[in-house]
Amino acid sequence: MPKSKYESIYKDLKQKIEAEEFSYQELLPSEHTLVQTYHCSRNTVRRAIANLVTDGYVQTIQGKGVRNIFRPVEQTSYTIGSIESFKESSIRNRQNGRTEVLCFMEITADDKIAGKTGFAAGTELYYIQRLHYLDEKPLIINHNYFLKSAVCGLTPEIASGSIYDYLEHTLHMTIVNSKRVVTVEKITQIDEKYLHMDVRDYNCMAVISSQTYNSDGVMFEFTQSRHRPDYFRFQDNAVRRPL
Amino acid sequence: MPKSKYESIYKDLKQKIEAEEFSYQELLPSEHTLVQTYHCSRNTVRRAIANLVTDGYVQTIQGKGVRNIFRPVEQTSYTIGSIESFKESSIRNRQNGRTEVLCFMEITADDKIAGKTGFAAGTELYYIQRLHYLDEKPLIINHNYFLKSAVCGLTPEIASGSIYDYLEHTLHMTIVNSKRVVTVEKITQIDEKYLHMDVRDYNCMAVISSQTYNSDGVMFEFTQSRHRPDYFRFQDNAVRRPL
DNA sequence: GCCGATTTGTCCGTATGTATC
DNA sequence: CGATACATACGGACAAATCGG
Repeated sequence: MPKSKYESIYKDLKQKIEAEEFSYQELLPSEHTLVQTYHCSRNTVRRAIANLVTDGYVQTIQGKGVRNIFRPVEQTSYTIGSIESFKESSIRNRQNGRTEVLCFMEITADDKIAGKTGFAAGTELYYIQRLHYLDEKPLIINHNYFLKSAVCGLTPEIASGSIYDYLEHTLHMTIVNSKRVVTVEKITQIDEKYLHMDVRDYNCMAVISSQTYNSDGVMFEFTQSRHRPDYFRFQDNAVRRPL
Repeated sequence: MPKSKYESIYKDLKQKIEAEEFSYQELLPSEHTLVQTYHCSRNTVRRAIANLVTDGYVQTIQGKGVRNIFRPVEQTSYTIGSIESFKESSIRNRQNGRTEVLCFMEITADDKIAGKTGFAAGTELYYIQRLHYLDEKPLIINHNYFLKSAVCGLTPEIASGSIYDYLEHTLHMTIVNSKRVVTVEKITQIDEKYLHMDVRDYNCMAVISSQTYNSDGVMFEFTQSRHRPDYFRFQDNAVRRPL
């Protein structure tokens, strides 16, 4: 399955940068050179570079070149970056993940749930509570709300593995984007119980609330992800746009 | 000062979406139509649309069109999004901002500071502690480290206003991107004192650590921003890329 | 199921502007 | 000043997905 040309150039450059073939602050080969290297048009290499810019890997400087600003991160705690399933991030964080389903039910959104999740009242949903372990330590509690009409056939068995795997590979759904909000909230009794936490130690949780859309443009998921604060790390690269 | 053509199209569409001229889930005019509306090439409108996609305002669907997925947010707490100064975000959040400089000094980075900030050891820096008030309530403590060679002429007077204003309009520096990490950390005595917090209430802080680069590709700032958890909200839109 | 019209996605070549050195 | 490098913009070609007849 050959992806698009700019994607493969993007990946190739990304991999070279991660392998530190360019030192920090070094200039990459010029666009003109890359055009010859990859046998493509200038637009195509520019597109690949644009993706590296949004990743925070490089910076383009007009008149000078493209500068490498990538720095390898020390993975002390569980790092969250782009959209990925718990399974994917555990692998990326080089740790053993395991998931326990605490609750699996079908519900209809009432006004309260509608206000919280963004689904319309009356919508049929799956509500799932899951506990995620990393190296046998319970770190995250997820409260998932899935649109039943978009995610039909979900079972507790699937939920104990990777739901995204099922969505992408069995239902052939394409996940496109996710609007996320990070907040800090008081710890609940459920958090305390399942994550073995002591309020005298931490009395807060890091919470990621997200609304996720598929390629049909429908929001099919709302999730509240509650993380142990001592293992939480959320990464981001912001690009300044002109006023 | 007319910016580029795609920028003005982007802004125009963005403003129309925010003004809810398109309802949620409605399709925008086709690229072909927009080309005629704005008298430009297809690439140019596509570029404007691409920016709206990264903002999470719209979703493009091949064969169908561009769907509006923007939803106005309820501004209950202080929301952080793209790169902006405290002054800018206070205005956006429609509140009165005020800044108090707690500490202003020139230092040389030792190994400990170098490890924390990412500046090389031996680098000359400004270290500034600032307290940010919103509507006369102290909400944020900032620990700024600025590269002295890039940010010369900084004074406590400037720091009590907007440092970014000074950098952009007086030094004519262009801020490009910012690598940020959100974590949750234990409250310190400084936090407790200046933010009038009670550990029996919240014993944690929301912390944003950021490394910011200018258009020369040099990292000129490291900042640790400590927020009262009950007024903290960090927004993000993530776009899923093919594996 | 097929076909054609519409719409977005990818890619190319070229021209011109602007910043750096 | 000229050479190099990135930024913007245009126009065209073809592919891929969607939808209606």
